[in-house]
Amino acid sequence: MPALSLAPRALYEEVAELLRQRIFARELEAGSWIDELRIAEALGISRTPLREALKVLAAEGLVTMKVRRGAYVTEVSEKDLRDVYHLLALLESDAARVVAASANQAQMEQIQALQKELEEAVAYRDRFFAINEAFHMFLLQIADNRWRDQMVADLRKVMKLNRQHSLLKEGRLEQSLAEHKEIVQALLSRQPELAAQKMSTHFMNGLQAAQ
Amino acid sequence: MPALSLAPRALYEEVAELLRQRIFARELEAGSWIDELRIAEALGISRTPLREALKVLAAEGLVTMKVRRGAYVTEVSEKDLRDVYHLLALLESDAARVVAASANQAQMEQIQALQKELEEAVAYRDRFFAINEAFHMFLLQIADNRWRDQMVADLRKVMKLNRQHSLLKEGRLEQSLAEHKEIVQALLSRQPELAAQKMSTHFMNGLQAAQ
DNA sequence: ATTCATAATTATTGATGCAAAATATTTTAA
DNA sequence: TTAAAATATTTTGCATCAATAATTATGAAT
Repeated sequence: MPALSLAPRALYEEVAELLRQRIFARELEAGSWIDELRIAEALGISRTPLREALKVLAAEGLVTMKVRRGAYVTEVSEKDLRDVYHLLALLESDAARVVAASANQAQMEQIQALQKELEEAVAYRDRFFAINEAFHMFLLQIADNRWRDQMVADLRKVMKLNRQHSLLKEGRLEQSLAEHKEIVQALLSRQPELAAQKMSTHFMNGLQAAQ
Repeated sequence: MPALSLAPRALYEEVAELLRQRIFARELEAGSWIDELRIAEALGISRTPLREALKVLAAEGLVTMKVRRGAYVTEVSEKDLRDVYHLLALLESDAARVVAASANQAQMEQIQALQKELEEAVAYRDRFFAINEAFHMFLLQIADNRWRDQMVADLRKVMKLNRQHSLLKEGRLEQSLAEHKEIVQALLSRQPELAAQKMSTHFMNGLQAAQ
């Protein structure tokens, strides 16, 4: 009995994604032990793909493996959160620098379009979330460095582990939008250093709101 | 029959380390398919820990998993190499910035001691390799960001995938030593931006020598 | 009553087996 | 002779089974 839809992805990937969701949703609490047997039974799968999924999540930093003691949901301390934001600021501001210097006209127009969409979504939190993510991902895509993409993706997952996500704070959405506007301006006017600086500030403010 | 020494580490970690060595040693060629059955048999282990090890290596970027087609040794293109060096420059120069600003006196003296060791090891390539690595790792340790440590470690593994390691080039060892001297000077005189810039240059020159 | 040792239970880790999917090979038809 | 289809082989991916290690509980001794 296939408890999960048989997608083109392998089962362990499917399971990894499901566990991510559960971790982000706090159904699996930070620091808590992950009961392989119980979860495998609940999902109607064997422990083999589950274990492979846990190895993937461990590499992403979402869970921590302890020898002969199984997997635990990673606890993110205040310092961890600062460190992660610091790195995101570093990597994404560098990406912004590259984009300001090298994006073509069509890409610049796409950036502008995304910015407009973001402005219109400011009243709908979930939609704002999605477009915000799309904006950052699009910049990374233009900057074209698959190793950075992977690192940023992993760091963003850890960032999401934090209970109070910055965009949930009162007024942060509007502030974030204003910062995006400045970033986009710097990008469109092709000022690499300014774009990098604005992006860095964007993350530092996000950190402030998150803790 | 345990074909491998039973270390405190789990078998899959042991296997992952062994595969890393084989990949770095070109015994497993870039782009080639990794034969699970053959390797498991050769090591005298089952496929289960081997498959878990491959998942770990995939997360590190050393191997690439293709659905229903198994694991392949990652091919590192010229662009990949540039991208990886770019990120290492970014991350380690940031670490240098932090160190210049925040290292204590004892740590500064340790840096100086490592620099002296490096100078004395310039005639012995392998020893130079080791101390060079120790120097960079020590800076990261002082900068104290475990997420960056993980990322740098992974990137360095990918860097090692490249056939012509920069330090193997004629004269690069001496040039590297000179650059280290400048980095250390900037660190000891507590000039964060200069230290970051010198570190960045160090990696850019390393890239030049590597390709 | 408390502590140490031993036994029992529980959970992780590794091995084996089986089914599905993909690739390679062979055969047949045009 | 070549191309397409069918078959056979190889290999991945998942499940089940066995063994090892660790923790907890129980009992005895001081």
